[in-house]
Amino acid sequence: MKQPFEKRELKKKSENLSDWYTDVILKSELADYAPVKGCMVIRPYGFSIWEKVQEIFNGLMKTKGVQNAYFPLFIPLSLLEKEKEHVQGFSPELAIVTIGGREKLKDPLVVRPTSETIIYAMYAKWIHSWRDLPMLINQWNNVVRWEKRTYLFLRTTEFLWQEGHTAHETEKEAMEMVLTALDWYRQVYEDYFALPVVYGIKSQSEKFAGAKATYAIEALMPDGKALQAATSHNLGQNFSKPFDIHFQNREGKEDFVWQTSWGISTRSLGGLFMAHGDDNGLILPPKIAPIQVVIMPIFQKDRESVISYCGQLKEVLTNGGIRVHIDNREEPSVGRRFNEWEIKGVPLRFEVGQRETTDRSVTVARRDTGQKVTLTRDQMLIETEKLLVTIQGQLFTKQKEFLTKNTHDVDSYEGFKKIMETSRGYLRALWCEDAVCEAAIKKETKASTRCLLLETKNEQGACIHCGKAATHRWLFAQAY
RNA sequence: CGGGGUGUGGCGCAAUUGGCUAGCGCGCAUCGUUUGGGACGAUGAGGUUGUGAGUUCAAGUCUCACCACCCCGACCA
Repeated sequence: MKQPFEKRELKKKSENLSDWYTDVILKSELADYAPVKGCMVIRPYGFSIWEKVQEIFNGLMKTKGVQNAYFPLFIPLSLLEKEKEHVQGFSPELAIVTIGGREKLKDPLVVRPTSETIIYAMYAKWIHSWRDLPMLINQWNNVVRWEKRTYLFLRTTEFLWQEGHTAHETEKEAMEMVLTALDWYRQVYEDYFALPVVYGIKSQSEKFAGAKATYAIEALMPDGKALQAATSHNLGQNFSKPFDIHFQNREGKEDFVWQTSWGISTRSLGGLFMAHGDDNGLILPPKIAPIQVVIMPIFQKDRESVISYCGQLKEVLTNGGIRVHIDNREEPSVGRRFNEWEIKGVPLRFEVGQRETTDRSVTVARRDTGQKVTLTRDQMLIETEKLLVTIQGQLFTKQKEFLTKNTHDVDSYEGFKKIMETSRGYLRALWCEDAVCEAAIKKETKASTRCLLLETKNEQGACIHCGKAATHRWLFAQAY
């Protein structure tokens, strides 16, 4: 379909992804820069999407009995230092409070970069018996990581997330939890965000500081860079030992609990916004869109009948479970209002003027394709439901095709470098699993290991970089 | 944190070799006429030029520091 106008006020996604990304987030009123370095304000439109994520994820967690709770923002530095690898990993990006109420603190307080330590200090107090297990707790909160270079949603100094923390009797049970959480994240991305993901295990150098193993899901962005979309960690007994979280097992013996932690942050929204969308603005998948249908009265002589007809349409849709907004502003004029809602990515626009009011019909325009159809009032609800499902499906399919097209098996380092210099994307290559080699590849090509896909089979061959023996094909990409 | 760039009403821009009351378009407000893809008229509000010092009779314009943003790098699961 023709796009009759170019968005005058919006930079083009087709020309410069990062300019477009920043521009569209500000202009669609998802977020704004805050008067604090590296921080942003999530505005109501953006926050309503985050609330959707919370609703979805709370539903998923409930299936396994995970409960929400809240732990303090401050963590005594001494507590954080109990797990050596953990504090080392996080120390470069900590914000630390050294003064409180004008007095210098004896034990400085860390503004949490993640809450393992403070939560596990409590677990040690609460867990005594196998009957106390599993302990399945989640919190929705903010964390602070002092990043040098920030980017709206994708990397901000303070961000919102959920962090799930579980303790189990056995490693097997913990491992099941790790994979369950990972699959929940996959569902959020694939079923709601319409973003296909890959998932697997992180290399030693990329894993969470203090974890035994980290699993992650990764999404591919339009510029061929990969976004670490969510992570799930098998903590083993790495924390339960220093934090002394022990219990009497079913045989009456003392043991330390097996733990997991997992999180998805507001970064995920950045991926959502960046992946979909075009030169005209955002395109929100219907299942995550705060507004699925915007009804746009077009005023002529008989305003009252148009407005009242729009109200009737809204009622039918709302009763059908569809999220609707009526834009009955008189200003600005129609074209401008159309454009506003396009930038905001609302999946469907209902145009209702004198014609529709008289005919008892509605003209429906799709945000993703620009196509318009006319529906009668009687078929409206069912057809709208169908359209929303179709749009959701087509957005996913489009992303899936992009993912497939940009995933390459490579067997020569020359070929590897060439792809990284052009289209980027995912590269599946044999790697010796030596961290030195991994670092060299990153330095030379910007590609780092993203993960070892869970379904990857053994394969004998030579490392793409050093030629030493390799047994698995790892997934490489430039990371966001 | 290093290299480069930018900074003038909300946005985009202008302002001669340092010189007079810092202009213009869009947007915004009020009223009226309008409304099927970015309406029109009238009236009006809004800046002391990112911040702070300095040089000068005189600074948007020159100097220094700082800040913010953008690009590149380092860093960052």
